Amino acid sequence: MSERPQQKILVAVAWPYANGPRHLGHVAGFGVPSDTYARYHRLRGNDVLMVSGTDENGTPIMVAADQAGVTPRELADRNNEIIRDDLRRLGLSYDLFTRTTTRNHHEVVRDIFRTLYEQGFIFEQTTVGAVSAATGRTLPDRYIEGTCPICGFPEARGDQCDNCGNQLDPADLIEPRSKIDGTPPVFKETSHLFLDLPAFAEQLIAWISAQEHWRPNVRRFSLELAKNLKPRAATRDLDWGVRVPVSGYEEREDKRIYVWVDAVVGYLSAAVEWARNRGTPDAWRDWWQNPDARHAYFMGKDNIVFHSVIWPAQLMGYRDVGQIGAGMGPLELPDDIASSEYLTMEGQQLSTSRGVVIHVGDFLSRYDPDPLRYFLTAAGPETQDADFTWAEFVRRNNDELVANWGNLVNRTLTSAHRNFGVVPKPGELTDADEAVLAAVEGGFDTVGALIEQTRFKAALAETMRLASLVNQYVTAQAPWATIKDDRDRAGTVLYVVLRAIDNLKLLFTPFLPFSSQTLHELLGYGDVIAGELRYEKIVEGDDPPYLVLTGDYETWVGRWEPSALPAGRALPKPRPLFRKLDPVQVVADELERMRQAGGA
RNA sequence: GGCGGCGUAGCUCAGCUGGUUAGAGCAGCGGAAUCAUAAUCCGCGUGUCGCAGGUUCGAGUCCUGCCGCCGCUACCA
Repeated sequence: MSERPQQKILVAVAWPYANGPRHLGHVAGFGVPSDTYARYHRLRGNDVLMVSGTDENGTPIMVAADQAGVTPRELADRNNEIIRDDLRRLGLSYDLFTRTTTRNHHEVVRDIFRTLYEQGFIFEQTTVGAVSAATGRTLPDRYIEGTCPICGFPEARGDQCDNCGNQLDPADLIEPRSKIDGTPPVFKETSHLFLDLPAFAEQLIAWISAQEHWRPNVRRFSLELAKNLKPRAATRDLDWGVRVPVSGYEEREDKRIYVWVDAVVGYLSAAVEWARNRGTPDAWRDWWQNPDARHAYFMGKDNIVFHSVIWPAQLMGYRDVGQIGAGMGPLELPDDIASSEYLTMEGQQLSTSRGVVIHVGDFLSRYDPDPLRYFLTAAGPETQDADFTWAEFVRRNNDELVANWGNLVNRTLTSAHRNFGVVPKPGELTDADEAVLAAVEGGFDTVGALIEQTRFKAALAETMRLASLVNQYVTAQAPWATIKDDRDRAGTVLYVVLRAIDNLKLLFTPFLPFSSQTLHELLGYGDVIAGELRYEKIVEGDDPPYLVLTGDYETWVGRWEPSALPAGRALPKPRPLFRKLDPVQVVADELERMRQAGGA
């Protein structure tokens, strides 16, 4: 492994929308991959800043709040807590997981918006909008249904017909009605501020074209989008969200910044908040105004447009002109856009309303986080849609995680503990001993390179292959047989295997942090390589305090380099890293659970 | 409609810029071993690489058409 200078890495993770709890598809898409990436880079010695939070503005939050009979703020509070706790239990090691209702976020969004306006990238335009006759509230296009004027489909949405796929204008629908209360909407003139995306087209096309390391589908798709840009409304008629910092809009209760503008700004505002929370208010600039920093974004495929086109356009337009930019260098554009595909469930599209869904919290109330992380990495939607089935989850857990890696650890630790009680002192190493150690240590280069390329599935498979190699070595050396007449040789073999396991523990840490920490302790270490995450209470002026998710990563001691396990150290009593699951029982129980929830 | 993807062993999938007898894991069959959560190890695969053409000395890998499935189309990740 070659020495490399420390690098600033921004791990920007998609912001889960706070209109309800998140399900396995969400954490498969942005959560597990981003955390694997962040944990690897921390082990590697790089300076990682991993940020995200709940996205709490926008109409869907208001609609959900109305349905629940609470205020948007109450709904956001409730879901922020649920989502935050799910992510904590999954071990997603954010430096800061915050929310978009903070004063800081609003200020940063307003700075970006105001600057884009002053630079001439935002202009006013009058449009026709739908208003609910019943509530007087503005109805977004997709909350209006009616008969499609093109194909006659009776349940076309205002923005698009699901039957013929044509883009529609809600005013063209035959017999339009509100999806929320069924009443016919009234169409009224309203003025909005638009982001002039075409102004960035040339710059975007040149920039995207140069990103040859992007996954081909992301690059092709983004280029296509950049070639067909239209101005996009950046304000909405509603009273929940960030106030518009433009005179004529500022003082109005019914105008707010459109949620798509504010959500992506979260990557920046969260970095600013993180720096302020730790008492170094300018520290965020080391990532955001540093051309040598690397910015990696993680999201589901439906979010590509916001990360490869819209957010870069905002950054290009802002440069460093506004208040927080302070003339200290342009804000950095994304380097990597790691978008995942979709997870399906027992062969069906995930659907909360139809009960085809597993919420993260429910899953973690019955199963451990590492087996889920293992499954989502080994069999998740990294480059194509993937299906989650309970049978396959149990099989991967039992036949791969437990049988290969878990068993290697268990057979080694029990044998070493029973026969020696300590890490045995090795004699001279044979060629086979040296070879197996060299093979495993080679993983620091091969697995590391794959993770850096965001090829997590291949990286995990390579790590499992190395574990399998060690199993072969153990069987070939048969220390349980040699110990009968050559205790020293058996001790040497066990020492070699313990070292190999100590190496594998590190290779597995980005993927399986919980069991890696357990193994760390079972190998006699007293410190932490992957510890607990924690909450921190943030107080901002007179605003209500709120909790953010963070962790003390600087106290973690793991390093992405070969083990130096000391011989003679006492070994504690071993215990298994993973649980076997009963394939018949688990599958039957879980499918029954889905059936009761309304899933087919 | 536009853009894109997928269709490779029973199952889940690798196969980058075309090149030795097309691979892995799981399942199955046979054997070894018995330290280990009956976990491990060894051996065993005659697959029309969806179909039909084409380019090429040579195609799973490029081009065209067709069949089947799916996604995105500007935020339900």
